[in-house]
Amino acid sequence: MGKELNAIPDIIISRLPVYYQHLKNLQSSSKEYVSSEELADLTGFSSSLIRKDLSYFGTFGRKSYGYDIYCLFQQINIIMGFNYKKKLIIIGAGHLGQALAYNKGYNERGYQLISIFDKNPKLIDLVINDIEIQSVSNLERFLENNKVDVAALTVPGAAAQKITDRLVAAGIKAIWDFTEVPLKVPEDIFLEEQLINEGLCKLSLKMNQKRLNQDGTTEDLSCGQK
Amino acid sequence: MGKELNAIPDIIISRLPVYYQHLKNLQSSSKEYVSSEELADLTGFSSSLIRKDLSYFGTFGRKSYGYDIYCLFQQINIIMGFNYKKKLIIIGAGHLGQALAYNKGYNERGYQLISIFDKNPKLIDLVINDIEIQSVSNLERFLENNKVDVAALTVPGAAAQKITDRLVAAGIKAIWDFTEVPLKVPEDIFLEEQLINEGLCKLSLKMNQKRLNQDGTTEDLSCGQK
DNA sequence: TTAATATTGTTAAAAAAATAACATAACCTA
DNA sequence: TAGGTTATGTTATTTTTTTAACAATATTAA
Ligand SMILES: NC(=O)c1ccc[n+]([C@@H]2O[C@H](COP(=O)([O-])OP(=O)(O)OC[C@H]3O[C@@H](n4cnc5c(N)ncnc54)[C@H](O)[C@@H]3O)[C@@H](O)[C@H]2O)c1
Ligand SMILES: NC(=O)c1ccc[n+]([C@@H]2O[C@H](COP(=O)([O-])OP(=O)(O)OC[C@H]3O[C@@H](n4cnc5c(N)ncnc54)[C@H](O)[C@@H]3O)[C@@H](O)[C@H]2O)c1
Repeated sequence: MGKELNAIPDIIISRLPVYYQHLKNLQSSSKEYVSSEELADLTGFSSSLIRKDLSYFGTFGRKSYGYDIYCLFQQINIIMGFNYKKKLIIIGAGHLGQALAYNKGYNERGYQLISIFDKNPKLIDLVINDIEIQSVSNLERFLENNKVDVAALTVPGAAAQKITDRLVAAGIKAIWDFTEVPLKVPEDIFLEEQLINEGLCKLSLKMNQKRLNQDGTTEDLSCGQK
Repeated sequence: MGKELNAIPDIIISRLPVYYQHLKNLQSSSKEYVSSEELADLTGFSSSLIRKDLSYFGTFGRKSYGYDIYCLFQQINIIMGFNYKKKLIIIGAGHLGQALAYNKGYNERGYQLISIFDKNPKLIDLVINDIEIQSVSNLERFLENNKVDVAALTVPGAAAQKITDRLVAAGIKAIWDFTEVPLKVPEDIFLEEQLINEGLCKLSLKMNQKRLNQDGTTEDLSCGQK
């Protein structure tokens, strides 16, 4: 696809949801302004880094006050495109798919969940959080009649690539993938792998590191080959 | 807490789950070896970076063949501590908590889910995927009698800090947090925020960037202040 | 057995990211 | 209005990360 000229560095993108979350929380405090130093305490990033990140997008702060919380929150919303309305569907109404149907995070980010699809006849026509589950055989027809921006994929791994191919053929441009299989998509499709178990991996690694440091031992990392 | 001497750089840690996932998938292929070039195709990281990452831990490759898939997978398992057994509980048996009870990713990473807690009387004693939901009032007693390594937090945001304080007081050292509120924990507690909606944020931002690039317009990023 | 090929592990160079430093400006107090 | 304080935005510096290059070595084919 090739990076766009004014592409925001990935490393900054990865911090934006963190700023978003804390600014959202600060809304409900009585404070009106927040300094880069306070944001540093909250986020764990250095105040210098925070000022640098924000200055990438513009000049939002006020000398000797800090940043207007409401105002900065609005800016971050605009930068992330949350002010644009986007339609979402979920494919796979199993345990995770159903949980996502109750996710409260859509509206504030500009998303609207408009349908859920499954292939299990027992689930079809079931209503989950006001959304009716429909047969995945309707998928193509539905996509023809409805402008859908993002499809969340919560089918079993074995079905993931086939569904993906159908979604792409039907014109979907962005996929939010929860299956733990690597998907192949054309270059112009946005694919976000949502690795739910990533936190568990990191916790295991950190606990392991701590154990190794306490024991003072080193793992035997050899595998029989010279 | 302070970094340990032989702390693995965060940037490498963040790529380990990706290597893990692809090597796991490669297990079920007929191939025995994989080259850094092939891994680059799969992961999107450069082959040079992959060789560098792996060489941080040891010498696993075989010249002119590449890496023994099974063997490298085992190494990554050891590095991530998946060979150590860990016990997991879930607090909050709502939509997300119940979905996590069906997560198939625990065993392969060395985790065993041993209990689920909720405060809703209607849920207590319900059996989800062979695990009985118990009252959160039993939490302290349970933790006294069972060595629990990680607690997954899937209660509403408003309850999150209180439950966290109870968990910490009861001796839990690692928390896998799904609530979208910033938690305060002592420095020696490992806290992993699992931002489920992160993918949605990134997709929104990317679609927004694409739109801006196509329009050629720039957002008005000002907020009334000079 | 020799030459051609493949692919690692490592070193050197380049690029990106983070930190530190500070000039500047706004605010506050007296 | 002067002097002290606060906190930004930006520049300079340092550190980290990535890429590129390649020597070393195992494998394969001739
Ligand atoms: N449950 C979790 O906590 C969890 C965690 C991490 C990853 N995941 C991944 O998310 C996916 C779903 O997990 P789950 O626990 O909800 O599984 P699940 O089995 O409960 O749900 C899968 C659903 O997909 C439906 N389905 C199957 N094939 C389909 C098709 N071709 N078209 C439409 N629907 C189809 C099934 O009928 C079922 O309802 C899996 O890939 C899993 O690896 C789940
Ligand atoms: N559902 C999603 O897709 C999703 C996505 C992102 C984040 N989250 C977050 O995960 C959390 C749970 O979401 P959910 O959709 O499962 O909500 P939910 O309301 O379905 O479940 C919450 C559960 O926690 C229980 N609970 C409340 N207070 C408790 C306490 N003090 N002790 C023990 N249990 C308690 C409730 O009885 C309920 O069963 C929320 O913080 C939410 O923001 C959910």
